[in-house]
Amino acid sequence: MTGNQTLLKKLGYKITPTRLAILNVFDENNKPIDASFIHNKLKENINEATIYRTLASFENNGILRRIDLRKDSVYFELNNDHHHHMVCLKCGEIEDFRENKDVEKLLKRIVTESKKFKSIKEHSLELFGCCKSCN
Amino acid sequence: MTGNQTLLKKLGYKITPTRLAILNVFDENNKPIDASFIHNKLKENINEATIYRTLASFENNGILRRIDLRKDSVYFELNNDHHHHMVCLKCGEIEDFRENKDVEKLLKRIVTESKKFKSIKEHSLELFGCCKSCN
DNA sequence: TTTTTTGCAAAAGGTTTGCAACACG
DNA sequence: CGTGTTGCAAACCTTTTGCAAAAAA
Repeated sequence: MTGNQTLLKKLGYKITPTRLAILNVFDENNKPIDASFIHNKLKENINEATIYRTLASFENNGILRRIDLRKDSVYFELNNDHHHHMVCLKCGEIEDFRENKDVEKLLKRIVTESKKFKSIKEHSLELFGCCKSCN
Repeated sequence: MTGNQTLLKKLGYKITPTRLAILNVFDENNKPIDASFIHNKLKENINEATIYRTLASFENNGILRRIDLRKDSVYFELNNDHHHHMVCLKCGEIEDFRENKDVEKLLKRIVTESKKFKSIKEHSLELFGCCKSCN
């Protein structure tokens, strides 16, 4: 039983070729991925509606995390290595970075001091700018 | 000449009722706003295509900043008071917060240490969680 | 008068949904 | 075999675009 099969089983999913194929796309491409990227990789085999349904479900179960890249479609990454992204507004180049403890502390303090909120489940932190190859 | 008129003129815009009306919606509603919100407020008077065109243009000129709230439409706020948001994943409640100097420092360091990027123009930092009114 | 700006209508693009057929366990 | 999953096709919704009419400077 592969890691992904175990993962699916643990979460109560039935193990299907479709789900394994989608997880494979994430395993093999270490970057934010949207539905059409997956569809291109798996073309004849998987229906787009199924991809959208699977992505939404995986997000709800914490397998995937949503990444806001200010593009027209929604991107996801595996949720097993917490990091964020710099995005070039001109060419779309992406570089990962990890936040430090100061940010963690800030987030905790924000919740503690908040009048309206009691808990934070996740957060976005993406930087938009210009890469060294663009002007 | 009102403040918004001065603002438009300074940026080379022609001063039109449409643009002033849209800026007014932002002035009068201190929160992230999307195209349909503006359309509802100004219904008979302004065409939706014009709203989208105006929002995009104002974003490019730095009048508005884009806010990623993980909803189906794009939200904007006036770009004159830098802050971020907590969003309740259940009811959509929003609370503002301001980041501290540690975050600023982190962002500067990220760019300095980056192999691929030379500058950052803006960033997202939104927290998603649960407000005190929801379970 | 010249150049923007706007409205209209149509199209595009991403995403969702209902339903019937299928397949995992 | 029963329930969860998938494919298909259509619908939905937000956003974009081309073009002609209107308006700002």
